[in-house]
Amino acid sequence: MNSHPSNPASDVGASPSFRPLYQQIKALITQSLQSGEWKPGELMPSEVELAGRFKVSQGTVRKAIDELAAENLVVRRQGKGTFVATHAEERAHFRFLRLMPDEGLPHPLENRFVEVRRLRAPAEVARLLELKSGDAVVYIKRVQSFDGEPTILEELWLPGQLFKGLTAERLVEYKGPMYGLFESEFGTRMIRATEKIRAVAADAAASEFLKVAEGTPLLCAERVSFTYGDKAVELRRGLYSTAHHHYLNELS
Amino acid sequence: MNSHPSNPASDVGASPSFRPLYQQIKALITQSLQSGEWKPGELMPSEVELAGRFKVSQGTVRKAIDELAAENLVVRRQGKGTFVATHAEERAHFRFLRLMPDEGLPHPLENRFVEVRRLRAPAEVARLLELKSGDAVVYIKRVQSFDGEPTILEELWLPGQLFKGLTAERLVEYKGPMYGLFESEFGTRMIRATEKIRAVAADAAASEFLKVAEGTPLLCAERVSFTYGDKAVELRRGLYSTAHHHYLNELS
DNA sequence: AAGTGGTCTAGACCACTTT
DNA sequence: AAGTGGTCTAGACCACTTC
Repeated sequence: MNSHPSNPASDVGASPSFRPLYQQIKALITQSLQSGEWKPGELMPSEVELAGRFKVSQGTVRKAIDELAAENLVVRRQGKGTFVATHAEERAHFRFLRLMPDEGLPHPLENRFVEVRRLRAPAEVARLLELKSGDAVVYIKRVQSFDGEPTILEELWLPGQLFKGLTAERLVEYKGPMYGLFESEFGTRMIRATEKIRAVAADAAASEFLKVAEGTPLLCAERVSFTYGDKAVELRRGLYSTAHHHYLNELS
Repeated sequence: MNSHPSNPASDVGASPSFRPLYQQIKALITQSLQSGEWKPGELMPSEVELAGRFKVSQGTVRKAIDELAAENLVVRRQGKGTFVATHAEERAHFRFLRLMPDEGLPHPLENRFVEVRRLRAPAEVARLLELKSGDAVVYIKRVQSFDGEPTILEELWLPGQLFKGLTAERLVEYKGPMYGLFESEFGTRMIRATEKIRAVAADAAASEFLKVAEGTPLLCAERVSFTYGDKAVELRRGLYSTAHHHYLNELS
Protein backbone atom coordinates (compact mmCIF):
# COMPACT_ATOMS: atom_id res chain seq x y z
CA MET A 1 0.00 0.00 0.00
CA ASN A 2 2.61 2.48 -1.07
CA SER A 3 0.34 4.72 -3.07
CA HIS A 4 -3.00 6.02 -1.94
CA PRO A 5 -5.56 6.35 -4.68
CA SER A 6 -8.09 6.87 -1.92
CA ASN A 7 -7.90 7.34 1.81
CA PRO A 8 -8.46 3.89 3.32
CA ALA A 9 -9.82 4.89 6.71
CA SER A 10 -13.21 6.52 6.36
CA ASP A 11 -13.26 7.89 2.85
CA VAL A 12 -15.97 8.32 0.30
CA GLY A 13 -14.87 9.41 -3.11
CA ALA A 14 -12.30 12.03 -3.91
CA SER A 15 -11.30 14.07 -0.86
CA PRO A 16 -12.55 17.60 -1.38
CA SER A 17 -10.35 19.18 1.28
CA PHE A 18 -7.81 16.41 1.97
CA ARG A 19 -7.45 15.03 5.44
CA PRO A 20 -4.17 13.27 6.25
CA LEU A 21 -4.49 9.65 7.24
CA TYR A 22 -2.79 10.13 10.59
CA GLN A 23 -5.32 12.79 11.54
CA GLN A 24 -8.14 10.41 10.77
CA ILE A 25 -6.44 7.78 12.93
CA LYS A 26 -5.98 10.36 15.65
CA ALA A 27 -9.69 11.15 15.53
CA LEU A 28 -10.54 7.45 15.80
CA ILE A 29 -8.26 6.98 18.79
CA THR A 30 -9.71 10.09 20.41
CA GLN A 31 -13.18 8.61 19.98
CA SER A 32 -12.06 5.48 21.81
CA LEU A 33 -10.66 7.63 24.60
CA GLN A 34 -13.86 9.60 24.83
CA SER A 35 -16.08 6.52 24.81
CA GLY A 36 -14.05 5.02 27.62
CA GLU A 37 -12.81 2.00 25.67
CA TRP A 38 -9.55 2.66 27.54
CA LYS A 39 -9.94 4.43 30.85
CA PRO A 40 -7.68 7.05 32.45
CA GLY A 41 -4.49 5.45 33.74
CA GLU A 42 -4.95 2.28 31.69
CA LEU A 43 -2.56 0.80 29.17
CA MET A 44 -3.58 1.31 25.57
CA PRO A 45 -3.00 -1.16 22.74
CA SER A 46 0.51 -1.07 21.31
CA GLU A 47 1.36 0.81 18.16
CA VAL A 48 1.64 -2.35 16.08
CA GLU A 49 -1.72 -3.53 17.37
CA LEU A 50 -3.40 -0.26 16.47
CA ALA A 51 -1.67 -0.25 13.10
CA GLY A 52 -3.18 -3.65 12.46
CA ARG A 53 -6.63 -2.59 13.57
CA PHE A 54 -6.68 0.49 11.37
CA LYS A 55 -4.83 -1.13 8.48
CA VAL A 56 -2.12 1.51 8.32
CA SER A 57 1.61 1.47 8.95
CA GLN A 58 3.06 1.77 12.42
CA GLY A 59 4.57 5.10 11.45
CA THR A 60 1.16 6.57 10.78
CA VAL A 61 -0.23 5.41 14.11
CA ARG A 62 2.91 6.77 15.66
CA LYS A 63 2.37 10.25 14.30
CA ALA A 64 -1.23 10.21 15.52
CA ILE A 65 -0.18 9.20 19.02
CA ASP A 66 2.64 11.75 18.97
CA GLU A 67 0.08 14.51 18.66
CA LEU A 68 -2.15 13.03 21.34
CA ALA A 69 0.86 12.90 23.66
CA ALA A 70 1.69 16.53 22.84
CA GLU A 71 -1.87 17.45 23.84
CA ASN A 72 -1.51 15.53 27.10
CA LEU A 73 -4.26 13.08 26.24
CA VAL A 74 -1.93 10.10 26.50
CA VAL A 75 1.45 9.40 28.02
CA ARG A 76 4.16 7.34 26.35
CA ARG A 77 6.55 5.25 28.37
CA GLN A 78 9.40 3.61 26.56
CA GLY A 79 9.47 -0.14 27.02
CA LYS A 80 6.08 -0.19 28.76
CA GLY A 81 3.53 1.23 26.38
CA THR A 82 1.15 4.13 25.93
CA PHE A 83 -1.19 5.04 28.78
CA VAL A 84 -4.32 7.13 28.95
CA ALA A 85 -3.50 10.33 30.80
CA THR A 86 -5.09 10.83 34.20
CA HIS A 87 -5.48 13.60 36.74
CA ALA A 88 -5.55 11.05 39.54
CA GLU A 89 -1.88 10.35 39.97
CA GLU A 90 0.80 12.31 38.18
CA ARG A 91 2.32 15.42 39.63
CA ALA A 92 0.92 17.05 36.48
CA HIS A 93 -1.24 18.50 39.17
CA PHE A 94 0.44 21.79 38.37
CA ARG A 95 -0.81 21.84 34.84
CA PHE A 96 -3.97 23.57 36.05
CA LEU A 97 -2.85 24.89 39.43
CA ARG A 98 -0.38 27.65 38.66
CA LEU A 99 -0.15 29.33 42.03
CA MET A 100 3.33 28.90 43.45
CA PRO A 101 4.94 30.06 46.68
CA ASP A 102 7.29 33.02 46.24
CA GLU A 103 10.02 31.01 47.91
CA GLY A 104 10.57 27.31 48.37
CA LEU A 105 8.79 24.34 46.93
CA PRO A 106 5.03 24.03 46.47
CA HIS A 107 3.39 23.03 49.73
CA PRO A 108 0.61 20.49 50.01
CA LEU A 109 -2.69 22.27 50.39
CA GLU A 110 -5.68 21.79 52.62
CA ASN A 111 -9.19 21.88 51.36
CA ARG A 112 -12.27 23.22 53.09
CA PHE A 113 -15.64 23.07 51.40
CA VAL A 114 -17.83 25.99 52.34
CA GLU A 115 -20.84 25.19 50.25
CA VAL A 116 -22.05 22.48 47.89
CA ARG A 117 -25.49 22.64 46.41
CA ARG A 118 -27.57 22.54 43.28
CA LEU A 119 -29.09 25.60 41.72
CA ARG A 120 -30.42 26.95 38.47
CA ALA A 121 -27.76 28.44 36.28
CA PRO A 122 -27.65 32.24 36.25
CA ALA A 123 -27.52 33.72 32.77
CA GLU A 124 -23.81 34.41 32.86
CA VAL A 125 -22.93 30.88 34.03
CA ALA A 126 -25.25 29.33 31.49
CA ARG A 127 -23.67 31.32 28.70
CA LEU A 128 -20.12 30.27 29.57
CA LEU A 129 -21.09 26.61 30.07
CA GLU A 130 -23.18 26.61 26.92
CA LEU A 131 -26.32 25.68 28.84
CA LYS A 132 -29.80 27.12 28.84
CA SER A 133 -30.42 29.75 31.48
CA GLY A 134 -32.08 28.00 34.40
CA ASP A 135 -30.58 24.56 33.75
CA ALA A 136 -29.45 22.71 36.84
CA VAL A 137 -25.84 23.22 37.90
CA VAL A 138 -23.76 22.03 40.82
CA TYR A 139 -22.34 24.93 42.77
CA ILE A 140 -19.25 24.49 44.92
CA LYS A 141 -17.47 26.99 47.09
CA ARG A 142 -14.24 26.16 48.84
CA VAL A 143 -11.18 27.62 50.50
CA GLN A 144 -7.69 26.21 49.99
CA SER A 145 -4.89 26.86 52.42
CA PHE A 146 -1.13 26.55 52.23
CA ASP A 147 0.51 25.94 55.60
CA GLY A 148 -2.70 26.87 57.35
CA GLU A 149 -2.90 30.19 55.50
CA PRO A 150 -6.09 30.57 53.48
CA THR A 151 -4.92 31.50 49.98
CA ILE A 152 -7.55 30.50 47.45
CA LEU A 153 -11.26 31.18 47.53
CA GLU A 154 -12.89 29.32 44.71
CA GLU A 155 -16.37 28.95 43.25
CA LEU A 156 -17.26 26.28 40.72
CA TRP A 157 -20.24 25.63 38.51
CA LEU A 158 -20.70 22.24 36.86
CA PRO A 159 -23.46 21.07 34.52
CA GLY A 160 -25.95 19.21 36.72
CA GLN A 161 -26.59 16.74 33.92
CA LEU A 162 -23.04 15.41 34.04
CA PHE A 163 -22.51 15.41 37.80
CA LYS A 164 -25.63 13.79 39.18
CA GLY A 165 -24.31 12.05 42.29
CA LEU A 166 -21.90 14.77 43.33
CA THR A 167 -22.27 15.51 47.05
CA ALA A 168 -20.28 17.35 49.69
CA GLU A 169 -19.46 14.03 51.38
CA ARG A 170 -18.02 12.58 48.19
CA LEU A 171 -15.90 15.70 47.70
CA VAL A 172 -14.58 15.68 51.24
CA GLU A 173 -13.61 12.03 51.34
CA TYR A 174 -11.85 12.09 47.98
CA LYS A 175 -8.13 12.68 48.21
CA GLY A 176 -6.31 14.45 45.43
CA PRO A 177 -7.36 17.01 42.86
CA MET A 178 -11.06 17.36 42.04
CA TYR A 179 -10.33 16.62 38.41
CA GLY A 180 -9.33 13.12 39.51
CA LEU A 181 -12.75 12.64 41.08
CA PHE A 182 -14.50 14.03 38.05
CA GLU A 183 -12.81 11.63 35.66
CA SER A 184 -13.05 8.49 37.80
CA GLU A 185 -16.56 8.95 39.21
CA PHE A 186 -18.31 10.94 36.53
CA GLY A 187 -16.44 9.98 33.38
CA THR A 188 -15.67 13.58 32.54
CA ARG A 189 -12.06 14.36 31.83
CA MET A 190 -10.84 17.95 31.64
CA ILE A 191 -8.33 18.31 28.85
CA ARG A 192 -7.99 22.01 28.24
CA ALA A 193 -8.96 25.31 29.82
CA THR A 194 -8.77 29.03 29.23
CA GLU A 195 -8.29 31.53 32.02
CA LYS A 196 -9.01 35.24 32.14
CA ILE A 197 -7.07 36.91 34.89
CA ARG A 198 -7.75 40.25 36.53
CA ALA A 199 -6.87 42.17 39.65
CA VAL A 200 -9.81 42.91 41.93
CA ALA A 201 -10.38 44.30 45.41
CA ALA A 202 -11.39 41.88 48.17
CA ASP A 203 -15.08 42.23 49.03
CA ALA A 204 -16.59 41.37 52.39
CA ALA A 205 -16.83 37.63 51.64
CA ALA A 206 -13.31 37.35 50.27
CA SER A 207 -12.04 39.36 53.20
CA GLU A 208 -13.61 36.93 55.64
CA PHE A 209 -12.56 33.68 53.99
CA LEU A 210 -9.05 34.74 53.05
CA LYS A 211 -8.45 36.71 56.23
CA VAL A 212 -7.37 39.87 54.48
CA ALA A 213 -8.60 43.44 54.77
CA GLU A 214 -11.43 44.50 52.55
CA GLY A 215 -10.08 46.17 49.44
CA THR A 216 -6.89 44.08 49.40
CA PRO A 217 -5.87 43.44 45.79
CA LEU A 218 -6.52 39.84 44.78
CA LEU A 219 -5.92 37.88 41.63
CA CYS A 220 -9.16 36.82 40.02
CA ALA A 221 -8.95 33.88 37.61
CA GLU A 222 -12.04 32.90 35.66
CA ARG A 223 -11.55 29.48 34.11
CA VAL A 224 -13.62 27.59 31.59
CA SER A 225 -12.57 23.95 31.22
CA PHE A 226 -13.28 21.74 28.25
CA THR A 227 -13.49 18.03 27.67
CA TYR A 228 -13.37 16.08 24.40
CA GLY A 229 -14.91 17.89 21.48
CA ASP A 230 -14.26 21.29 23.00
CA LYS A 231 -17.29 20.91 25.19
CA ALA A 232 -17.32 23.29 28.17
CA VAL A 233 -17.87 21.35 31.41
CA GLU A 234 -16.66 23.59 34.21
CA LEU A 235 -16.71 27.23 35.17
CA ARG A 236 -14.41 28.22 37.97
CA ARG A 237 -13.82 31.59 39.54
CA GLY A 238 -10.87 31.76 41.87
CA LEU A 239 -9.63 34.56 44.09
CA TYR A 240 -5.97 34.24 44.96
CA SER A 241 -4.20 36.02 47.74
CA THR A 242 -0.83 36.91 46.24
CA ALA A 243 0.93 38.17 49.33
CA HIS A 244 3.21 35.14 49.45
CA HIS A 245 2.33 33.40 46.21
CA HIS A 246 2.27 34.21 42.52
CA TYR A 247 0.66 32.89 39.39
CA LEU A 248 3.38 31.32 37.27
CA ASN A 249 3.18 31.35 33.51
CA GLU A 250 5.63 30.10 30.93
CA LEU A 251 5.59 31.96 27.63
CA SER A 252 7.04 29.89 24.87
CA MET B 1 23.95 4.00 6.51
CA ASN B 2 21.23 1.88 8.01
CA SER B 3 23.04 0.92 11.17
CA HIS B 4 24.91 3.28 13.42
CA PRO B 5 27.92 1.73 15.07
CA SER B 6 28.80 5.23 16.16
CA ASN B 7 27.02 8.54 16.07
CA PRO B 8 28.24 10.24 12.90
CA ALA B 9 27.66 13.88 13.82
CA SER B 10 29.98 14.92 16.60
CA ASP B 11 30.82 11.71 18.39
CA VAL B 12 33.90 10.52 20.17
CA GLY B 13 33.92 6.93 21.23
CA ALA B 14 31.02 5.00 22.68
CA SER B 15 28.16 7.25 23.77
CA PRO B 16 27.91 7.06 27.53
CA SER B 17 24.41 8.52 27.79
CA PHE B 18 23.13 8.19 24.22
CA ARG B 19 22.06 11.26 22.35
CA PRO B 20 19.73 10.72 19.38
CA LEU B 21 21.07 11.86 16.04
CA TYR B 22 18.19 14.23 15.39
CA GLN B 23 18.89 16.03 18.64
CA GLN B 24 22.49 16.53 17.64
CA ILE B 25 21.32 17.90 14.30
CA LYS B 26 18.87 20.13 16.12
CA ALA B 27 21.69 21.49 18.26
CA LEU B 28 23.79 22.19 15.16
CA ILE B 29 20.95 24.02 13.46
CA THR B 30 20.31 26.00 16.64
CA GLN B 31 23.95 27.03 16.65
CA SER B 32 23.58 28.36 13.13
CA LEU B 33 20.50 30.29 14.18
CA GLN B 34 22.29 31.72 17.18
CA SER B 35 25.38 32.69 15.21
CA GLY B 36 23.24 34.48 12.69
CA GLU B 37 24.14 32.29 9.71
CA TRP B 38 20.47 32.68 8.81
CA LYS B 39 18.83 35.82 10.13
CA PRO B 40 15.28 36.33 11.45
CA GLY B 41 12.79 36.27 8.61
CA GLU B 42 15.22 34.65 6.17
CA LEU B 43 14.75 31.44 4.24
CA MET B 44 16.76 28.53 5.58
CA PRO B 45 18.34 25.77 3.49
CA SER B 46 15.90 23.08 2.44
CA GLU B 47 15.63 19.79 4.27
CA VAL B 48 17.44 17.87 1.55
CA GLU B 49 20.22 20.42 1.56
CA LEU B 50 20.67 20.17 5.31
CA ALA B 51 20.48 16.39 5.12
CA GLY B 52 23.37 16.51 2.67
CA ARG B 53 25.38 18.89 4.79
CA PHE B 54 25.02 16.79 7.92
CA LYS B 55 25.21 13.45 6.14
CA VAL B 56 21.96 12.15 7.54
CA SER B 57 18.63 11.24 6.00
CA GLN B 58 15.98 13.83 5.28
CA GLY B 59 13.74 12.24 7.89
CA THR B 60 16.27 12.94 10.60
CA VAL B 61 16.64 16.58 9.62
CA ARG B 62 12.89 16.72 9.47
CA LYS B 63 12.46 15.57 13.05
CA ALA B 64 15.02 18.13 14.21
CA ILE B 65 13.23 20.95 12.40
CA ASP B 66 9.86 19.70 13.69
CA GLU B 67 11.01 20.36 17.22
CA LEU B 68 12.45 23.75 16.35
CA ALA B 69 9.12 24.67 14.77
CA ALA B 70 7.28 23.50 17.89
CA GLU B 71 9.50 25.80 19.93
CA ASN B 72 8.74 28.70 17.60
CA LEU B 73 12.36 29.08 16.52
CA VAL B 74 11.52 28.48 12.88
CA VAL B 75 8.40 28.55 10.75
CA ARG B 76 7.60 26.00 8.06
CA ARG B 77 5.67 26.97 4.95
CA GLN B 78 4.62 24.21 2.63
CA GLY B 79 5.89 24.71 -0.88
CA LYS B 80 8.09 27.64 0.11
CA GLY B 81 10.56 26.46 2.69
CA THR B 82 11.54 26.91 6.32
CA PHE B 83 12.07 30.42 7.66
CA VAL B 84 13.77 31.76 10.73
CA ALA B 85 11.11 33.04 13.10
CA THR B 86 10.97 36.78 13.69
CA HIS B 87 9.21 39.17 16.03
CA ALA B 88 9.25 41.85 13.35
CA GLU B 89 6.30 40.80 11.26
CA GLU B 90 3.96 38.02 12.26
CA ARG B 91 0.89 38.70 14.32
CA ALA B 92 2.55 36.29 16.76
CA HIS B 93 2.74 39.57 18.54
CA PHE B 94 0.33 38.08 21.02
CA ARG B 95 2.69 35.34 22.02
CA PHE B 96 4.15 37.65 24.65
CA LEU B 97 1.41 40.27 24.98
CA ARG B 98 -1.45 38.48 26.67
CA LEU B 99 -3.60 41.43 27.65
CA MET B 100 -6.87 41.35 25.75
CA PRO B 101 -9.89 43.63 25.76
CA ASP B 102 -12.89 42.19 27.64
CA GLU B 103 -14.98 42.67 24.53
CA GLY B 104 -14.12 42.99 20.88
CA LEU B 105 -10.88 42.48 19.03
CA PRO B 106 -7.46 43.58 20.23
CA HIS B 107 -6.93 47.25 19.48
CA PRO B 108 -3.70 48.69 18.18
CA LEU B 109 -1.80 50.32 21.00
CA GLU B 110 0.07 53.55 21.40
CA ASN B 111 3.43 53.80 22.99
CA ARG B 112 4.81 56.58 25.14
CA PHE B 113 8.31 56.39 26.50
CA VAL B 114 8.62 58.05 29.87
CA GLU B 115 12.23 57.38 30.59
CA VAL B 116 15.22 55.77 28.90
CA ARG B 117 18.59 55.79 30.56
CA ARG B 118 21.54 53.77 31.70
CA LEU B 119 22.14 52.86 35.27
CA ARG B 120 23.94 50.38 37.46
CA ALA B 121 21.95 47.25 38.11
CA PRO B 122 20.35 47.07 41.54
CA ALA B 123 20.96 43.79 43.33
CA GLU B 124 17.53 42.36 42.53
CA VAL B 125 17.79 43.19 38.83
CA ALA B 126 21.32 41.83 38.64
CA ARG B 127 20.25 38.59 40.24
CA LEU B 128 17.39 37.98 37.81
CA LEU B 129 19.47 38.93 34.76
CA GLU B 130 22.40 36.88 35.99
CA LEU B 131 24.68 39.93 36.08
CA LYS B 132 26.99 41.29 38.72
CA SER B 133 25.44 43.87 40.98
CA GLY B 134 26.44 47.28 39.61
CA ASP B 135 26.82 46.17 35.99
CA ALA B 136 25.46 48.61 33.43
CA VAL B 137 21.85 48.11 32.39
CA VAL B 138 19.50 50.01 30.11
CA TYR B 139 16.41 51.13 31.95
CA ILE B 140 13.20 51.87 30.07
CA LYS B 141 9.88 53.08 31.39
CA ARG B 142 6.87 53.42 29.15
CA VAL B 143 3.11 53.65 29.09
CA GLN B 144 0.96 51.83 26.56
CA SER B 145 -2.56 52.91 25.75
CA PHE B 146 -5.49 51.23 24.07
CA ASP B 147 -7.87 53.67 22.43
CA GLY B 148 -6.25 56.53 24.25
CA GLU B 149 -6.74 54.84 27.63
CA PRO B 150 -3.46 54.25 29.46
CA THR B 151 -3.48 50.56 30.35
CA ILE B 152 0.06 49.31 30.78
CA LEU B 153 2.86 50.87 32.81
CA GLU B 154 6.03 48.99 32.11
CA GLU B 155 9.62 49.06 33.30
CA LEU B 156 12.40 47.17 31.54
CA TRP B 157 15.98 46.37 32.37
CA LEU B 158 18.35 45.13 29.67
CA PRO B 159 22.01 44.14 29.99
CA GLY B 160 24.00 47.21 28.92
CA GLN B 161 26.59 44.95 27.33
CA LEU B 162 24.12 43.68 24.72
CA PHE B 163 22.26 46.92 24.01
CA LYS B 164 25.01 49.49 23.53
CA GLY B 165 23.43 51.84 21.00
CA LEU B 166 19.92 51.76 22.42
CA THR B 167 18.53 55.29 22.72
CA ALA B 168 15.14 56.85 23.28
CA GLU B 169 15.16 58.18 19.70
CA ARG B 170 15.73 54.73 18.26
CA LEU B 171 12.90 53.33 20.39
CA VAL B 172 10.47 56.05 19.40
CA GLU B 173 11.10 55.86 15.67
CA TYR B 174 10.87 52.07 15.51
CA LYS B 175 7.44 50.78 14.62
CA GLY B 176 6.28 47.44 15.91
CA PRO B 177 7.09 45.43 19.01
CA MET B 178 10.34 46.15 20.85
CA TYR B 179 11.41 42.56 20.40
CA GLY B 180 11.56 43.27 16.69
CA LEU B 181 14.01 46.09 17.30
CA PHE B 182 16.05 43.97 19.66
CA GLU B 183 16.51 41.17 17.17
CA SER B 184 17.17 43.32 14.10
CA GLU B 185 19.39 46.00 15.63
CA PHE B 186 21.04 44.19 18.49
CA GLY B 187 21.05 40.59 17.34
CA THR B 188 19.29 39.41 20.45
CA ARG B 189 16.22 37.31 19.89
CA MET B 190 13.81 36.56 22.74
CA ILE B 191 12.79 32.93 22.61
CA ARG B 192 11.08 32.15 25.85
CA ALA B 193 9.98 33.89 29.02
CA THR B 194 8.55 33.18 32.43
CA GLU B 195 6.09 35.48 34.15
CA LYS B 196 5.16 35.77 37.80
CA ILE B 197 1.81 37.47 38.21
CA ARG B 198 0.43 39.15 41.29
CA ALA B 199 -2.25 41.60 42.29
CA VAL B 200 -0.97 44.85 43.76
CA ALA B 201 -2.36 48.22 44.76
CA ALA B 202 -1.58 51.22 42.56
CA ASP B 203 1.02 53.48 44.15
CA ALA B 204 1.36 57.19 43.46
CA ALA B 205 3.34 56.71 40.25
CA ALA B 206 1.04 54.04 38.83
CA SER B 207 -1.93 56.14 39.79
CA GLU B 208 -0.57 59.06 37.81
CA PHE B 209 0.48 57.22 34.67
CA LEU B 210 -2.53 54.93 34.44
CA LYS B 211 -5.02 57.55 35.57
CA VAL B 212 -6.52 55.42 38.30
CA ALA B 213 -7.06 56.10 41.98
CA GLU B 214 -4.27 55.18 44.34
CA GLY B 215 -4.90 51.74 45.79
CA THR B 216 -6.69 50.48 42.70
CA PRO B 217 -5.93 46.76 42.22
CA LEU B 218 -3.55 46.21 39.30
CA LEU B 219 -2.07 43.14 37.73
CA CYS B 220 1.67 43.00 38.22
CA ALA B 221 3.59 40.78 35.77
CA GLU B 222 7.29 40.26 36.31
CA ARG B 223 8.85 38.74 33.21
CA VAL B 224 12.28 37.32 32.62
CA SER B 225 13.02 36.66 28.94
CA PHE B 226 15.62 34.29 27.59
CA THR B 227 17.51 33.94 24.36
CA TYR B 228 19.44 30.96 22.98
CA GLY B 229 21.09 28.85 25.61
CA ASP B 230 18.59 29.90 28.27
CA LYS B 231 20.45 33.13 28.77
CA ALA B 232 18.39 35.79 30.55
CA VAL B 233 18.40 39.04 28.55
CA GLU B 234 15.44 41.05 29.75
CA LEU B 235 13.66 41.84 32.96
CA ARG B 236 10.29 43.46 32.61
CA ARG B 237 7.84 44.58 35.24
CA GLY B 238 4.43 45.53 33.97
CA LEU B 239 1.43 46.97 35.75
CA TYR B 240 -1.83 46.30 33.95
CA SER B 241 -5.07 48.08 34.52
CA THR B 242 -7.66 45.33 34.27
CA ALA B 243 -10.81 47.42 34.33
CA HIS B 244 -11.54 46.71 30.68
CA HIS B 245 -8.88 44.13 29.87
CA HIS B 246 -7.77 40.76 31.13
CA TYR B 247 -4.71 38.57 30.98
CA LEU B 248 -5.56 35.60 28.81
CA ASN B 249 -3.97 32.22 29.43
CA GLU B 250 -4.54 28.91 27.73
CA LEU B 251 -4.01 25.86 29.90
CA SER B 252 -3.35 22.78 27.86
C1' DA C 1 8.31 21.68 -14.65
C1' DA C 2 10.88 22.05 -10.63
C1' DG C 3 11.42 22.72 -5.80
C1' DT C 4 9.63 22.76 -1.13
C1' DG C 5 7.53 20.84 2.89
C1' DG C 6 3.93 17.00 4.20
C1' DT C 7 2.40 12.17 4.26
C1' DC C 8 2.93 7.24 4.12
C1' DT C 9 5.22 2.99 3.91
C1' DA C 10 8.45 -0.87 5.06
C1' DG C 11 12.08 -2.42 7.38
C1' DA C 12 16.11 -2.35 10.47
C1' DC C 13 18.01 -1.52 14.71
C1' DC C 14 18.31 0.71 19.54
C1' DA C 15 16.91 1.58 24.45
C1' DC C 16 14.08 0.21 27.98
C1' DT C 17 11.00 -2.82 30.70
C1' DT C 18 9.15 -7.10 31.96
C1' DT C 19 8.98 -12.09 31.93
C1' DA D 1 13.85 -13.59 25.18
C1' DA D 2 10.02 -10.98 24.02
C1' DG D 3 7.47 -6.80 23.77
C1' DT D 4 7.19 -1.77 23.81
C1' DG D 5 8.22 2.78 22.34
C1' DG D 6 12.25 5.50 20.00
C1' DT D 7 15.42 6.28 16.14
C1' DC D 8 17.00 6.12 11.45
C1' DT D 9 16.86 5.14 6.70
C1' DA D 10 15.25 5.03 1.78
C1' DG D 11 11.96 5.76 -1.34
C1' DA D 12 7.43 6.97 -3.19
C1' DC D 13 3.89 10.09 -3.72
C1' DC D 14 0.95 14.33 -2.45
C1' DA D 15 -0.05 19.35 -1.79
C1' DC D 16 1.54 23.77 -2.42
C1' DT D 17 4.30 27.54 -4.43
C1' DT D 18 7.03 29.53 -7.87
C1' DC D 19 9.10 29.82 -12.32
